[in-house]
Amino acid sequence: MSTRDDLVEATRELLWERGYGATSPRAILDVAGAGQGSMYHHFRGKEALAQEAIERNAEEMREQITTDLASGSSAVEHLRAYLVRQREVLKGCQFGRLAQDADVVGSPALRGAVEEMFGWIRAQLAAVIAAGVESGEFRAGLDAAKTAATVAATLQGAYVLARSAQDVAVFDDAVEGVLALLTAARA
Amino acid sequence: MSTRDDLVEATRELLWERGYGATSPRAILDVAGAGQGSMYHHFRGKEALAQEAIERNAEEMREQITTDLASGSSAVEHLRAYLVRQREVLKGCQFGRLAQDADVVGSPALRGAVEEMFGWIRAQLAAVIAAGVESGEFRAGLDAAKTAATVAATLQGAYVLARSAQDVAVFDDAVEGVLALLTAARA
DNA sequence: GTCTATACTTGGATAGAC
DNA sequence: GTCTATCCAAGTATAGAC
Repeated sequence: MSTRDDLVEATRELLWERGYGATSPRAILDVAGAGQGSMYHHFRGKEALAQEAIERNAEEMREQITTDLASGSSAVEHLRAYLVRQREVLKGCQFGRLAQDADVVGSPALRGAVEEMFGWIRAQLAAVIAAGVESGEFRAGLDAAKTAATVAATLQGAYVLARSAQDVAVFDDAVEGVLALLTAARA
Repeated sequence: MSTRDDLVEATRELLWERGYGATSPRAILDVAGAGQGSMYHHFRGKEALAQEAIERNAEEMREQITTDLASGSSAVEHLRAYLVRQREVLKGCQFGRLAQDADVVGSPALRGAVEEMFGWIRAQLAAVIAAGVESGEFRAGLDAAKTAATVAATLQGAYVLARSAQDVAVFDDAVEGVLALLTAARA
């Protein structure tokens, strides 16, 4: 691994743990085991480095979600596979955490990356739900886009509630609750 | 208003806008129009001041939610009143934002206040839902605690999604989606 | 009680040697 | 390319005058 890669990996780790605003270049350099100058040689500054770290997170997440949503043999099963997949619940969602960070929202580049990720997720979920309506699994009136937003939101909110309680049980409750509601919405 | 009150109000404002970690004593003093010494005269430091600001937020929110959930004449209407109430969506939830802040989670006092608030909210929602099951409005199998967690989570996640997109439409979609699912879960 | 002054640390970035 | 040294601003807290 190059020093450049070390910097990106260290940043990914710290972004998840501390967020963007609270992650200092010094901390990144410490974790990466690099000296002061390296970061500014490879990147313009903290923001550019974070942008690349976020992009790498996005790639991994897109792969993971694509796999999740292909699992099982019905719309509800696809959604269940996505929702109950093993997660580091108490660390929160890599992207949801960033969306709450004022410094991220204040940076068009960083906020754009987060927005794109969530937009993509909602589109994937909407496609699964629309297919379920199409196939007659869900009742005809179900709005795919809104339901997709609800599923994505429940997951994000479940992280928030679990983090505040430092207890994964709340996360599981919220996820099981929305799955029960989806199951009840079948035709 | 006393200087002490000014400090608490300034802190409430900044906590909402910037979070806890990113809110400096200097910024608080500027907003409150107070000098350096005042804050340390009235409070031990930033954490103690934040604790009082959060407690004041909690009082207001408890009142608001109590009112919301008493509105309308069925469980779904109570929940709808809570969910669609006018909000400053793009600023996020005062408590949800804090739950994502690493410095808050690292402070037992602050995290405890946030946890208590969310616990209270889930209990209120669960009571409304349980009454709906009891009255026969919802189908018998509906789990009140889990569904309450889902409703609370959807709201929190809706804030996250809307903030990342800087667009309230996503918030509305998620909220309408969960209301549609709840409506479909009636007996 | 409130103010100014100050101390020490950290954040973010640059300069310049090797 | 990577390092050490350094700069300036801000964060957090304290001291002491009024």
